Amino acid sequence: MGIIRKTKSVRILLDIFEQSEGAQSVVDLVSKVNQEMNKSTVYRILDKLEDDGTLHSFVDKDGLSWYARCKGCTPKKHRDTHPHFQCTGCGKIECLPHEVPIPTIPKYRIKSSELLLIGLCQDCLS
Amino acid sequence: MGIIRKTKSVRILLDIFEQSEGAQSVVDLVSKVNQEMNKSTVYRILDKLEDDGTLHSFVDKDGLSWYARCKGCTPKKHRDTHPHFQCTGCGKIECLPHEVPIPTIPKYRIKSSELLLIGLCQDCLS
DNA sequence: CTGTGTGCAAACACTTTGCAGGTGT
DNA sequence: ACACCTGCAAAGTGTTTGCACACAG
Repeated sequence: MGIIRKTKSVRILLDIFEQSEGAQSVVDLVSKVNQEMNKSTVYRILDKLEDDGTLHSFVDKDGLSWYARCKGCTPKKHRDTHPHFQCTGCGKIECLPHEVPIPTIPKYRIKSSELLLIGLCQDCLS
Repeated sequence: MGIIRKTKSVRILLDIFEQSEGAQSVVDLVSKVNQEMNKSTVYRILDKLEDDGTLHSFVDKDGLSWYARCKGCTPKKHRDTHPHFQCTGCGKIECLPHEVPIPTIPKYRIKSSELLLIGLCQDCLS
């Protein structure tokens, strides 16, 4: 828990999310900021920003971690039910606006869901 | 590609899938059969059985690989659109019977989808 | 016999951790 | 001042690969 200090490293990472629409893979982030901070720092800050409700994380089809800005997430309710789209051409992932209805299962308690759509984006279809 | 030979190792792995309903994590499989075969062999066989259409694979919320028996998958169409349910109590994953409608996105081509539901199963709710 | 399959060890890729020292409030 | 943050190096974990040998068809 604890409050997040607005350190230089935190600001750099938040700026990246501000300046780009899509989700960011941790691997890309680490190499993108490797001049400015250590990879451990990246992992630790992302973790805190997720606790904080500023970001949400998910795993792609290859098992890699991604983060994106939350639109309406709070520390109590992290995950939207919006799907993510991963392009097999360029590899990017986008948060989609759709709200996905979560199936109910008798006698089970569903807490969250992750819907990953895989295919080709508009650019890669050309 | 190529034909899968019915070796002893292949039979052992297929038996495990036959004798249990749920999905199997690769990590569990590796340790379950570590007397009978090497972990590389496990990875290689699972990979072929997926090409073959016998199994389908997916990634869980922690980025770990899981495999399950396909019911109606072929080498051309691997992935059903059925969701998987992961229990945060006992960790098991089940294939759910529901067919999930895949959202369409204008100008995008969706090839497959993965819906992971996370929560507590009946046993872990008690 | 020939093409596959397998064991082993090493390499790989991503992530986490411990600790000493630095920084924000 | 004190709690928190960071860099570094090392270890942890899951997965892949190269190669020599073994086996199935």
